[in-house]
Amino acid sequence: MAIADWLPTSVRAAGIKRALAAGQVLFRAGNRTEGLYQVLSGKIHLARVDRSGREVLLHIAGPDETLAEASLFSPTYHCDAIARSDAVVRLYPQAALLAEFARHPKAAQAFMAMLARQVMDLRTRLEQRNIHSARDRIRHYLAVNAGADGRTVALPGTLKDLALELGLTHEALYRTLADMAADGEIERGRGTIRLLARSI
Amino acid sequence: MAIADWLPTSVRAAGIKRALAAGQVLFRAGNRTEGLYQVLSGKIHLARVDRSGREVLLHIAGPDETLAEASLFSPTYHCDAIARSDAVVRLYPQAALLAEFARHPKAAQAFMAMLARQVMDLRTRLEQRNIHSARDRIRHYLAVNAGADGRTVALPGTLKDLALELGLTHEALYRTLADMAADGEIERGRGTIRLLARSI
DNA sequence: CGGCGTTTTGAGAGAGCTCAACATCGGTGG
DNA sequence: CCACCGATGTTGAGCTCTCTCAAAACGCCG
Repeated sequence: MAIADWLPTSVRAAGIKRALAAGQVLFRAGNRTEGLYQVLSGKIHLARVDRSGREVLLHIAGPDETLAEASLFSPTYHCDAIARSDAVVRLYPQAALLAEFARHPKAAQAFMAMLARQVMDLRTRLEQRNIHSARDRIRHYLAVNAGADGRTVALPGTLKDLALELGLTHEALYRTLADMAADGEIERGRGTIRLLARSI
Repeated sequence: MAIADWLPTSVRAAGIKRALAAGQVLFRAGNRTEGLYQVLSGKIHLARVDRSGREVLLHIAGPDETLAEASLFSPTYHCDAIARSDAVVRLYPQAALLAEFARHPKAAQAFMAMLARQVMDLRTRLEQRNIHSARDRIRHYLAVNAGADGRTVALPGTLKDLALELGLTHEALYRTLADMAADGEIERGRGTIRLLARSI
């Protein structure tokens, strides 16, 4: 899913790095599209401003994510992008990408594959949010993200980050994890969780 | 986002219709990929079976949705697809699609654009689920889905369907909508909701 | 008219959120 | 080497909000 996986080096070299201060605007809805951005560090808020002037948050893009994919195929951006912390992004010009796709179907396919995978992942995460119980939601996450052995899950970041991804408060996550460990359902190592017994 | 928007008629004609009875398996993880499916009617569950034999739901695909997009670029399916009601699907063979993409960059771009739009929509819906208050979640939905005038929202289906999409029980949705109408924040017509005042 | 699904309202309980305090760990500088 | 500091991790208690279960009104269609 990393950008290096599908972007040919020729295009990657054409990327333009840009540093943003917290609060700085990357683009506004209606601006002419320049291309695809990749977030290198920091957080970029994608938002729309509604009639009453309130900001409606659409997405928060973090390191390694791309943003404005859809804008690649549109003449203007459809939302605002604002740095919510100091951030660094890289711009891949629209023309270079589209030309690359037209010339090399393999590149196009790789891009499609990445988008398709993102769609799957997002749908899975959305499905997860339909689970109300904290415990079951964690179970779902562990089952979906289990490694090759089907029992060990590597945690990508801190538990706080995980709580955010799961849509739980970090307190609820800590508590439930502790309960599950006490019940012998999981075993916690540093950076990993191992599923032990089947429950129910 | 409908399939007709990006699929050339030549390929669309090559689609193979298939009827499924409730409970019938469309494909299993590990099967060789045949192509991209479009759901015409009914509901298809995409799920994975975890180590302890429990089914982990990844997504429920309804009418007009496509499924197994990522499998287009993979030799085997990575999850099970099972009809959870009587259903009809249409299969677009992998080879035909990929050949079309290689031959006509425009078709490939249209497909990418559709995927990119789906990614955006899904990210927006995921962001919405981070809002805990029912009222604020509804506000977010209304703001995001407001029509051209920025104040009128057309409801796609029943309120029950909307409740499902919002991740609320239908009771909670009804109640909150009634409260918002009583407070003069919205006005309800049949099939539409109109935003009235700005609130706090 | 009768049946089915949607819409609506009621009451109660439970689960996670909020606020709060504290422990722990890793890095930083005196 | 140790004190300090910030962020992460952990536990406690209370409360609000939504979910759950229940029942009834409404609208649509045969």
